[in-house]
Amino acid sequence: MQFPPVEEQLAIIRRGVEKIVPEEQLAKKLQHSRDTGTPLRVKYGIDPTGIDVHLGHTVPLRKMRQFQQLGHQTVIIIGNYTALVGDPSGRDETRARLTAEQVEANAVDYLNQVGKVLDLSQAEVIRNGEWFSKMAFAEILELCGRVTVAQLLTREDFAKRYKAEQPIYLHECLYPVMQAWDSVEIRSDIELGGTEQLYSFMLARDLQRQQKLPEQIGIMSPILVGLDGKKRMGKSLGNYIGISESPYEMMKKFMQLPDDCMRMYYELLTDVDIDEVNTLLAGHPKEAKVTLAKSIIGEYHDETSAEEAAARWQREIGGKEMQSDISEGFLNEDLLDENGCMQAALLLKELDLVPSTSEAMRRIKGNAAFVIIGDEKTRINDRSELIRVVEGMIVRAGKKDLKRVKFMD
RNA sequence: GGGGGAAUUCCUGAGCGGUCAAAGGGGCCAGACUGUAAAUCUGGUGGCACAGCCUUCGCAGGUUCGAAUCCUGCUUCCCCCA
Repeated sequence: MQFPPVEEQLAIIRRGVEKIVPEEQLAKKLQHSRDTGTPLRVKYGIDPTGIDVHLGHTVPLRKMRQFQQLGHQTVIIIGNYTALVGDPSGRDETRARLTAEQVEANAVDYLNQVGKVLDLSQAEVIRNGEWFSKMAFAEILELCGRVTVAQLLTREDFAKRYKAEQPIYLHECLYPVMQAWDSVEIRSDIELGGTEQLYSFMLARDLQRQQKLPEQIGIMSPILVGLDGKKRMGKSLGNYIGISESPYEMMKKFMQLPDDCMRMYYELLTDVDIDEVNTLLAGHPKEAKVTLAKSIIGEYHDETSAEEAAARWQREIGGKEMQSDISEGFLNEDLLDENGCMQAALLLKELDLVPSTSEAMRRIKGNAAFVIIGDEKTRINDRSELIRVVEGMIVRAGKKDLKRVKFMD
């Protein structure tokens, strides 16, 4: 196996990485690997808790792919056993317990999604139940005997909780130990993850050393912020772009991204050359955003659909044209009075444009509600206004909330 | 095991027995402006058959003409001591 020169590899590896510990050993590892023609074993672990893979997850996954492209061996750990514990990182609720079947189904589902980023045929996929399920209590104790509470408390989230007098459960303490042990089992050279993984990564080094194995190097990516531009991208926060979403959906979301986040997105989610990124960011922010969106959409779909999505966005949202994908709102014709009319507030609610009539009234009061027939746009001024309802007319309850009326059969 | 404290509408956090659908802040929503960015300004933020009515203040009872506010029991959580 012939690897590229170390410097060349480093340049690729360092991109969009926040921290490498210990930094100086990385070059040595790469050099050794190159000299001996041995690929490095690069580990990335996840818990199969039912994940809808979004761009935040792709940050380490893309890094994995880069390692693959450099000729190294990627190892994906499916934490089917760790899933039973639940990662304490920033969690304020205990995860619901999953059955073994659910975990397995999740794992399969997850791998399908990961396949869009990584070449799975070139990766090892290992479930950590393989070793943990066989571990005897005595061995577990032995393992725990190597970690001190003081060490655990160096972990930032535990430290914070401890200081804030928040509870830290014993089983949560085991989580990093298990994760670290995975590294021993698979003899990892490098582990990828977010910055919040620092403690586990270091613990893995301790354990590896104690097992007389080479110590892994932790490569940590920054946390990708979500569409709100502040918090980390996550499903529960509703600020994410899923990699399975349609090109147009992605496009719409990308354009909502705050300008400040573009550099980060470029760096972490694309391969666009940094110099070029600088040029783009120096230009009109909107153009830079469109380019960014196209680049990423192209990765998960294809360039043509990315172009189409961008063009459509420009036409329908950036421009003045009416949106073409207004979804249908089904209406029960029986609700109309003898003149085919209906109270405005009720109409909005029945079309599912708003969750309640109260909300409908708020929108109307806030000048957000319109009825559109053909090119004619009429504002609804009062909640009790009687609207003559015709099939095919468009009802609007806000910029993003439009429905085309369709009667139910 | 003992002692102390807390549970309020999405979060935080006020809340004299009546004038409390419940202050303030955050978040969020809508409108103006715009590049569906940011900033700013305005309005809103339980539900409904909406000038009125109904359901909310951990749970269950009780005292009162009247309770988020008082009493009893329960549940949960936190802290301290051992």
